[in-house]
Amino acid sequence: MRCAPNPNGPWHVGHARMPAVIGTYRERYDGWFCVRFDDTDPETKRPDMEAYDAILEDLDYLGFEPDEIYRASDRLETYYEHARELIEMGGAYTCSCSGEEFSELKNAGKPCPHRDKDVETVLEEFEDMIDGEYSSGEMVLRVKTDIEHKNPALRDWVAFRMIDTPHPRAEASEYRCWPMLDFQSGVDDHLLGMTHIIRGIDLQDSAKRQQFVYDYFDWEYPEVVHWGHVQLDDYDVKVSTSTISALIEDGELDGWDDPRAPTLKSLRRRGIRGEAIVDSMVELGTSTSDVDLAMSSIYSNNRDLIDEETDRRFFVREGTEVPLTESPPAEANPPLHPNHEDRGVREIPSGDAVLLEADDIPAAENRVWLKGLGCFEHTDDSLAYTGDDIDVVREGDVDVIHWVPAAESVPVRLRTMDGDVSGRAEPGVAALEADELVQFERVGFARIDHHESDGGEERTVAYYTHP
RNA sequence: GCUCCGAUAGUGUAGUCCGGCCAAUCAUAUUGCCCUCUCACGGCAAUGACCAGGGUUCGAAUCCCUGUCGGAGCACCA
Repeated sequence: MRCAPNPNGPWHVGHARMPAVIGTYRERYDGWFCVRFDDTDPETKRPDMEAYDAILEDLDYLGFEPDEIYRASDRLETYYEHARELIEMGGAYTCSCSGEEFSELKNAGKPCPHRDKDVETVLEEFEDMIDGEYSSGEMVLRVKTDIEHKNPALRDWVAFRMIDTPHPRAEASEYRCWPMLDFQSGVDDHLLGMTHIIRGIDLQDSAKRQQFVYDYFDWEYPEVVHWGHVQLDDYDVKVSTSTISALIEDGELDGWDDPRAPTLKSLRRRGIRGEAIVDSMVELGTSTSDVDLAMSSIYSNNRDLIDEETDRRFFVREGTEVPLTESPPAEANPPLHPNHEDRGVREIPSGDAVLLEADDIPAAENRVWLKGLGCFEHTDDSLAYTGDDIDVVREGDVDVIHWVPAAESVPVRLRTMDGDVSGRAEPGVAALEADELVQFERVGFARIDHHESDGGEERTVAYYTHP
């Protein structure tokens, strides 16, 4: 099987579907899969030189290593060879009709005057195409199919055309005569031994087009499955490389890993495992209709992977300072993980005042349990310690909330899909290493991205993963 | 205009080929309860779907027709 990306940018989430499915099938059926960059249009689908590696990185993030990597732009001579053979069999002809002219004839089911040229002339003109004797638009090589075929999409399609713009890869920059996807991909799929092809519904007619070439060569066409497009809920940004690219260009997004971008780099930075994405993609199946992938499905799969190993911490968003009175304990020691007491406890000093989230501040005279610290009653704009008897919580009339000390907490900027959130976290967070995952209790999971200096004070930047 | 394809709960999916075991599977979501010093994890329960109309048949989610809705191609893009 193959994954045949157009290297025009890093991958968005939808791109994960192909490697997820074929990578899973490879493991399940002891198969083989390659990545083949179908980079045969140096102009309108001009390859982005950085995208080749970016895509391979994304693939690695998902947890797959291709058995082989090809670039179509390295294989032009192979395509030329096959074109020559096809011409000799009378299966293709050079054509100098303009696009409009040919389109009219085609729609009327009429052949163009070039269709009956003799093989020698076609061969000569094709060599001239290869030698760059024509410029863009002057000459194409068409596959002779059935000019009266009831589906106009299949009639004498273009196999090679001239492109004046040099290919960005130095190795391919001298070529001017480029194959179209249906020819290139059709030939490669056979040559590289594909047994199964999965592709989008936009390529529904490809197999039918390529079948004509396969018939000329007497090849057997691989099994083919078409699937629809994937859209994601929870995102304002369309899942489209060009859309995302434009938003980055305009400064609407900070980059391919902006948490608001539906890209693999973004999910990775948020601390979502590639495996969770793969699991969700495989669950989507391969139906031909368009599907909506619920982000909650990815989140659920990710929680399965990270919950047990992720330590807990406190983080208070936009905290309100409340003084503590009546001598509460000086330090709280909640466990790093409730299901794994052996990992130890955190050391959180309480100090004279704590920060709480506005919604958590109890009404006057009401009690609240500061997790790890004890029970407090809201009196006179402060929280008065009333004891450490956990039974008040068990009885159900006191809520347990998270908190941080006003003095010894550390500033955190949490980057989320809905923008940045400022707050403060318990002291231990400053010592966490980049890339570590935490669960901010009652807030959600987050990935520590880096620590930065903000006017003399150290600040931690984290990316929100999911609830 | 021509040519393809599709339609099962909020989302995804099983079942459709070879009609009965489907008053429809599983996951996720939502809600409630239990567990819990988290609104995490875990356990239990509830909610919720065969696009519409005809036809064939003893019997249709499954076969046929029509319609509706949605998607795709008809590029010298991939």
